[in-house]
Amino acid sequence: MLTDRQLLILQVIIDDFIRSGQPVGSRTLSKKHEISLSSATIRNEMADLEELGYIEKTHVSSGRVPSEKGYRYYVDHLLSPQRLTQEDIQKIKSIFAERIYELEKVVQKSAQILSDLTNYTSIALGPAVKDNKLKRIQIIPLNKQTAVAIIVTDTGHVENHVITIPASVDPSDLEKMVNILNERLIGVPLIDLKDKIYKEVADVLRMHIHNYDSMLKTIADTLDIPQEEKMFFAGKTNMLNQPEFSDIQKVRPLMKMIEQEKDFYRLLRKHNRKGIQVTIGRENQLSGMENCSLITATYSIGKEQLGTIAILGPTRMEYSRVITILNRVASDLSTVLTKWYQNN
Amino acid sequence: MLTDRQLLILQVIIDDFIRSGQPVGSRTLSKKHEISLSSATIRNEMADLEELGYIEKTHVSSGRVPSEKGYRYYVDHLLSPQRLTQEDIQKIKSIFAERIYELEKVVQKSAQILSDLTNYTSIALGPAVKDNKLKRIQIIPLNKQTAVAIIVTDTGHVENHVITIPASVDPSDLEKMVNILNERLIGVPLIDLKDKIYKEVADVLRMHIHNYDSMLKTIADTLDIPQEEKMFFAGKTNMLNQPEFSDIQKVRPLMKMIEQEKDFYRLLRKHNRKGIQVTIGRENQLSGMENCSLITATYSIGKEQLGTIAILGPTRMEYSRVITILNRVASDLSTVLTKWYQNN
DNA sequence: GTTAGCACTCAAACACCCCGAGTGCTAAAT
DNA sequence: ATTTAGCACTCGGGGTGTTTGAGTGCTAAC
Repeated sequence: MLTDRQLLILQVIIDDFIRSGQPVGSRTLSKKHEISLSSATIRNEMADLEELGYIEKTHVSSGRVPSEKGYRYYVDHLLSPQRLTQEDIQKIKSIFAERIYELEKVVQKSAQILSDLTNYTSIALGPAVKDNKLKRIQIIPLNKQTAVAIIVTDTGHVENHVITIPASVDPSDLEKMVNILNERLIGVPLIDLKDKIYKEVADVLRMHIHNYDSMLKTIADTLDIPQEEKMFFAGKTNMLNQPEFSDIQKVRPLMKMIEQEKDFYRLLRKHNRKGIQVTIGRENQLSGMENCSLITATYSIGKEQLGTIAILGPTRMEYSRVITILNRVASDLSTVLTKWYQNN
Repeated sequence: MLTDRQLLILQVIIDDFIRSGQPVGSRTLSKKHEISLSSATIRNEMADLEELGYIEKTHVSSGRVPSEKGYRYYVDHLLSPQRLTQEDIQKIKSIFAERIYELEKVVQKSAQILSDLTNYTSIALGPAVKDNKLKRIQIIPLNKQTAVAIIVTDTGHVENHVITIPASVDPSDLEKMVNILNERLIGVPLIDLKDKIYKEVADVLRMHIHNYDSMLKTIADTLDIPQEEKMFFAGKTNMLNQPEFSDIQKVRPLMKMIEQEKDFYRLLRKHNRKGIQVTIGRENQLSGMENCSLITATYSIGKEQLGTIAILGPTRMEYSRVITILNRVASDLSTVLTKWYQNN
């Protein structure tokens, strides 16, 4: 177990390192007013902390730098609470300022504001479309062979798809079919649509529609909505401003990952616990992210958890501030979205 | 005027520099089999080329490097024609392989393939939605206060918008209004919609609909489609692989620009001449792009020019290859799109 | 238990030198 | 009149050596 003095020293080392990015030496620490010990004493304590694995040296005679274990302890036990400035709060409020009622746009705006506030990269995982419920199917012919199929969900989300219509299908049948689909499928979660069509609607269609089978697959494909939640990034290049990434060799794999996005999708899916979740460096188990930390929070409508907002930064990230901000944004987001969308 | 020999030397210098990225010296040149002159003679010629502004030295005793004027001359007069490999052609064909009938997706895929083929950043400017013609307006109520307004165009493009419905508006009136709008507005280019509503449809609405004025603005706003064409990027981080950008200081402003996208929108709008257009370094008049060149081509449906595809690379770009590829993609794109969309 | 003092280490900055690739110029060769 | 060989010169880059300063660990005294 760490003594109070060791905790104090550990905390001050990490705070200082997060601020300066430079290894922290014993003399620097002894001059801080929170600490009234000689540098020699501090050196002894630091040697112990190093032996316990909380801090490291970059070379034999350098100051100390937090290890991943050190950051982990810091995040779990040593965070000094932060207060947001009036300005910060104002910015967060601005997410909801223009009355954008489109859920995805609000989420996207949140990502934007988060990266503005923190100068890190921010990622927001939108609500899963597959859980939305069908509000309306519409098929609008463009010409003889093609039409646009449109699906509207109860949250106002719209999916659309250009389809080709077999020549054998009669336009009036098409209309009839759309009516049947709407009658039978409204209120069904999108993810269940395909199933339901084959199991319940196919029979009805067969009774009323000529050539129904040539259409069935087209329709079913149309309703095969992308399973993945939309992801919004903001401040993708902010990592380039971090001094630890001033070497282009080190950023390249990371930027590649950020550009491709898919790794982060998996990562965020794993971060689905309610509340703040922090993973540090190699805890992320991704080779480009050894020197990065990811902090996530979830937002919800009522009790139903909708999505995740996240900040990606260097392990030397301002954990306190970021956590405070994420908490605030997530809770405001949940409150507002609940108000807007709760009683459909 | 340049002599043939000077042209040869200029061409070989630029070809070599594009390949190697290293300043080219007289001895290197004299060893090339295209050139059978002593290094001393070449030095004299190079001194002249430098005086004329086509090449530069990086320092007093360095080899020569093409100047912007040199690249300009090279692009305008010295390009050696390239042949695409079977593999390249295959990749280009793959743009149209899955029968995606959505125009925007094809354009996006083109950008993807272009950056794959060249290892540079690629940008595609989609067709302007504002010129599409209205096919159908649909308003689908979500609950008492909100509804989704959907606009479908003749190209199968779908725009949607969540709107709030004033409490004073009757649902049946809403339906009636949508019918009127569809009757009057189908076939109208999106950009003229707003005008037309106020000038021609407003009167009709007043006659048939209660509280029509409280809806009019909502509707008009809905139809106020984003004027800007969609832009698709691919290979945003490819610039990081170019040796001339190995210094992070130099990439940062460029990456910022690429992330924000809007500067490129303006740039591409300017590049709207039919055929290949090349701007080199400071010709782009953007401070992050001193060391970049932009090559663009346009694609069309029939005679109607639709959009632009572009490659962004270092000034030391493989102009020949990129131009050949862009030409090919633009022409294939035009051919296929014309086939698919010509006779609606 | 704490501190002062000392010997020691290492990275970073700097000076220095040398090498090689390049130049321009001049005089001789073609 | 060109072309070329030869030579003196320049400069960047890489290597080496030195100094400086910020750090450490250890020991002995407080």
